[in-house]
Amino acid sequence: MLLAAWNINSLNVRLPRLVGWLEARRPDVVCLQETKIVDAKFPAAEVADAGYAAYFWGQKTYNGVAILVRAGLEASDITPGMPDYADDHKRVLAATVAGIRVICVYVPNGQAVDSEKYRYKLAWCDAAAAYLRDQLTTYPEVAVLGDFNVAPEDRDVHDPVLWEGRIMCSDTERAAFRRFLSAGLVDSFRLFDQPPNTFSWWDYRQLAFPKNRGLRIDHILLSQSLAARCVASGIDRNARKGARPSDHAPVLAELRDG
DNA sequence: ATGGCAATGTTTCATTGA
Repeated sequence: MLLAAWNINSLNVRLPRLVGWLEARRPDVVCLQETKIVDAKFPAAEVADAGYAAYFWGQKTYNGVAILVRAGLEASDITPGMPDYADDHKRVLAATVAGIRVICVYVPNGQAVDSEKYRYKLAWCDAAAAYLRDQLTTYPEVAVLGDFNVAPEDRDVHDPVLWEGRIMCSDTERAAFRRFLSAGLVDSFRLFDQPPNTFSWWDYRQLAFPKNRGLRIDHILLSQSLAARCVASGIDRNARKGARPSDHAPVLAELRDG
């Protein structure tokens, strides 16, 4: 089973790129963030033509999440949002697929350390940690996929000195990320040796992508049960190339049959 | 030290992202 997460930064703009990628890679489950599209306008027919059922929870302009499930797989128990956290932003969507509780997350950006949006990010992460702990007690197999807006360690940052203490790299955000792990999750990317300087996001400006000045902020976290089944993980840098890319590349994790 | 790019709707700028 191939799992993927991709911050698509406008599904409307990126639909042709997404469809081409789905047809090339044939992942089983794809979690999308920043779809920026209301449910009534979600391109479900185009996604179905590519061979995927779509479950989505969107809004205009900002945020919006979706889970795509390859035809032939069943999805059930679709759950938008976090039950105990009221949020105007559509950032969480869960579904059960092939016995796996798949949770698509779009963690707030936080804008700048100590800003109002930063405080919202930290409060949101507290709620998410509680939600994930609850999901891990309810479901034996949990995968949390998405844009976490946190680079967990200095090796996930192209220039750790430049980024030290800044948004996505601050100690407080990294501690919040570690609380997701201590809830009972494993960063699938680090289950294997990886090439140095592997990132999932690059700024659109200043030739950041060709210079590989990026951060690894998109992650696939697996419960212990699923980590034991994980045989490969990585980031599809090629999907960031070409005209009108998302600023994020898809992250992937492959599980053997359980 | 700052902005630099891209998407969106409030559209020919302001806001947000990361």
